[in-house]
Amino acid sequence: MLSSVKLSFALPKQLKLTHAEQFAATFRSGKKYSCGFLALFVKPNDLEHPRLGVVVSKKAVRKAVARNQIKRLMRESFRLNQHTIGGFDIVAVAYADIKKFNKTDIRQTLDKQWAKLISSVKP
RNA sequence: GGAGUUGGCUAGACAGUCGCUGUAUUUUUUCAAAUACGGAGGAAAGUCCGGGCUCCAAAGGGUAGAGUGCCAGGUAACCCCUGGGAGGUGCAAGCCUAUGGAAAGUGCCACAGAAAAUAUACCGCCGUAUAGGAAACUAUAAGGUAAGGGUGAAAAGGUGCGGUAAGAGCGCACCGCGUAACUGGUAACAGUUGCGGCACGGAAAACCCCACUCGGAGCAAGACCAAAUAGGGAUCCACGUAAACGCAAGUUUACCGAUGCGCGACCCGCGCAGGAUCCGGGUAGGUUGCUUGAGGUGUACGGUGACGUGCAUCCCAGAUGAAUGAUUGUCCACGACAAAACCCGGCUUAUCGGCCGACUUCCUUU
Repeated sequence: MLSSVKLSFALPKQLKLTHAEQFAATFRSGKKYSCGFLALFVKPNDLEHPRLGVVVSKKAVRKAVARNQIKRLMRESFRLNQHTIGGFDIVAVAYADIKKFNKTDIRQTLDKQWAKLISSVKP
């Protein structure tokens, strides 16, 4: 079908959760996967692509600069792995411990999480 | 050159790849896509002041409350800035100061100390009287003192000389203080001369007095569009009756809610309150407010300066689950503090460094 089209790694708005209800729905009925400094809430959607929401609370990470940094890391990792995931709504929540890790650690952990996620939800 | 003071500027650079966001242009029925050009800070921070803007309120004045507090100027405005004064501090350049009034009134001044403001003077000092004693002196009494001691953050002007029984602004000189005149200055204030013998301790960051300023709330302000659900209003339909027209089917008009529907053959009774359209309010959501502005840059002129005026030129973030990132390579001084959320002017706080200017002082040289 679309195999001839070159895969795009863009991250348009359709691949993001943009409304409070979507977040609430994912939290309510999603499955939770925790690992160290972050938690993923995963819920199947009816679309052919995944959607991501990122939560880094002001309580967990006080400085705005650090907060933005973490969100960008998450989005970047999601962007590069979007084609392997499938139709799921995902909310990633960062904990306060995330401050103890550096950029490359976080990046590697995230990449591993996507792989784990795929293997666990696909029977 | 060393040490220091002070005012500015800057905040890794370049290239490739993959992304985000705004605007413009082109393509496309649309969704979108392509190209080009923009895309965090000096503090964007704290939210401590001042203003714009928006809505609400409002004749004016007063009270209450809050704020400011040497003088002059700057500014849209200010708890800001500039210049000046006064006090403190440093060898100096400089730096610091909630810097009006204590003679309008009320109150306060812990501890210590006799005493903290009306000096009733603790230890003392001094002569006198009486008693004792040969005397030195001792005790007592009524007095004179505030020099000395001690306490305290602070003790009722300070130092010196005279004076005295001992002392004391008691007298004198200088200093301080108060006061009057004159001079300089827009003024704060300063200086000079005369007078007063001292009368006026601190604290206004106790209340207070005086002068000046202040309406309230904020972009989650405000404006527009507006689904679903519930509810409000209007009209019509449905149901009933009457009249008119018509052979009839039916149509039109008027009236009623005492109605209609379900259970039921009907009454009573019980339960329920239909459908459509429109209107207004309004939630989720969306659009707007939203970036051309007390704007930036350059230059000329005025001003000691803050700043002002003229001319030329530029458009320089606008997101909204929230954009400026990731990665690779090269180089170096190896990169701090930290990210817009309506917009400006300040203040305060954080900050690895780098660059430039001015000044002070010490050393060396001449």
